[in-house]
Amino acid sequence: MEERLDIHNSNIPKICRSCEVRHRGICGALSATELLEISKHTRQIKHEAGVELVSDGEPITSYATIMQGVIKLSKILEDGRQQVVGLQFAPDFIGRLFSQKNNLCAETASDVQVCRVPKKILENLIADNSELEHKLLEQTLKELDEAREWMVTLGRKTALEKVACFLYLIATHFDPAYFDEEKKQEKDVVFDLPLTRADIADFLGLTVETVSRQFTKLRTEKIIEITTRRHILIPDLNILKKCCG
Amino acid sequence: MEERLDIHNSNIPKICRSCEVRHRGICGALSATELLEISKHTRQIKHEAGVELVSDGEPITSYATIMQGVIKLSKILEDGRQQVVGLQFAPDFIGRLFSQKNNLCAETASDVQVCRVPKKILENLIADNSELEHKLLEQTLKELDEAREWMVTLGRKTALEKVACFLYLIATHFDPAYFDEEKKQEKDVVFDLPLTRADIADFLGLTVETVSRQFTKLRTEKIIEITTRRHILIPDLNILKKCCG
DNA sequence: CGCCATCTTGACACGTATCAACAGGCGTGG
DNA sequence: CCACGCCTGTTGATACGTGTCAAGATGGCG
Repeated sequence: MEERLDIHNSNIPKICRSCEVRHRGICGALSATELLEISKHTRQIKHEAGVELVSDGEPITSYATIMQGVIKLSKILEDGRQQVVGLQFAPDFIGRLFSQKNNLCAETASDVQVCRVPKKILENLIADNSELEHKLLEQTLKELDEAREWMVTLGRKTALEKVACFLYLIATHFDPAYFDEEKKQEKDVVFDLPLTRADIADFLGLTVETVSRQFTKLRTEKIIEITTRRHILIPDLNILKKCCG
Repeated sequence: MEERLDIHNSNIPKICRSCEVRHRGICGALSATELLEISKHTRQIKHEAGVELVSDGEPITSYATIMQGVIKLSKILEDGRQQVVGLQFAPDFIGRLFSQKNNLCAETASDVQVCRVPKKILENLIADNSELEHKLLEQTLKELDEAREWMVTLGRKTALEKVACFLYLIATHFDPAYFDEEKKQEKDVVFDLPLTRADIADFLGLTVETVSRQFTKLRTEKIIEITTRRHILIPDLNILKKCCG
């Protein structure tokens, strides 16, 4: 693989230069030339919370990278029961590769900014660039790990443990500070929940009422503080972690 | 990609010629030359049911392809709660790619035959052969789809629906006849369960007692017949499917 | 034949779902 | 500016499904 040429910023397309996740997402596998080529076809789009980006069963026309925000992936049974099967954060890749149609539904959970690329364009690029395919394999493996980890939570944990797991998940994924340094100690963790209670319930395989009760229980036990409904403060992440079972 | 040369069987390593899953598994991406090279390092091994092939937390030294049988992937919490997070059939690939250690436990559910290859050997081959990496990406995507499908079952289905889903899964994966033709009609489906009731319970996030009760319920409703404990007959797969929720 | 693991069945307990009422926040419109 | 309705979230009473504990039944195997 040749030199990435990132030092010469002039070689990087203007639209990509302002992208904060360019190196961490799949575009990190692209050379300046490839970036230039692909950037002719990409569109950066902002969506507000609650927008359905892809629908279950619909044909796939494009893929995307999350630049900012949280996207929830869910499946719905005919009778209306819903299960959230994944949460994706920047700089995750969105879309079922190499498939004609979606087998799940993707909805913005918060305000979101994505960078869309047409299906064929990306697939052609993958065929030519094995580093890109490798990066996509790595992300897919990571998602599989996460899905299996969550299966344990869904199948074997109590309602309280599920809610604690969820808060722990959000706390460690949402605050950028907790990515780099493993020293996630000392100071309070504060964040806004990107999901409604209903979404959380669908993620945990519970009802809203049960989720609400577990929030209350965690609050009365001083493990979390709830300022407004969505705003959460966690005094000690390790104590919360112990609740995860 | 050059001609595969499969017509000249003499070019295929002896050990691979008798392998029934060679074309369907990852080896289908290998040329005769590559097969010859890799076959110097592979070992075909038979294991009986109940053997732990890889342990959670242990270093990975090799990958494998399932030639025959069923392998269950599971995770265990400190307090002993267990969740089966996947079932793998021939010709699935076994092992967490590109990771130093396992994050789950793999155990033979039935008698199993696998073809092992040292970690480094396969990883070098992947680096040189993008078709191989593509095939592994496809399998990983398939596993991710299955994991997410199962999350719906774990999170949102009743005990009866879970057991019906499980039986449907086994029925459609175990009988080779139901792979090729989508016309899975007319005749009875018969098979031996590759898992104990305890394994099934761990797969479904239930207890053995509940699993047993749902089996009884399905039997009294004539949806399944249980000859011996493990031997199952399904008169009409579509009726069973309707029980899956 | 008898032991042992596996599976089934029953009685009861407990956790979560369900149904219902209510509180708080927020935008709309008078 | 306040009244109103709506949406989200909380809390309570009760119902129901699944877990737990215990006892038996079944089948494999020495």
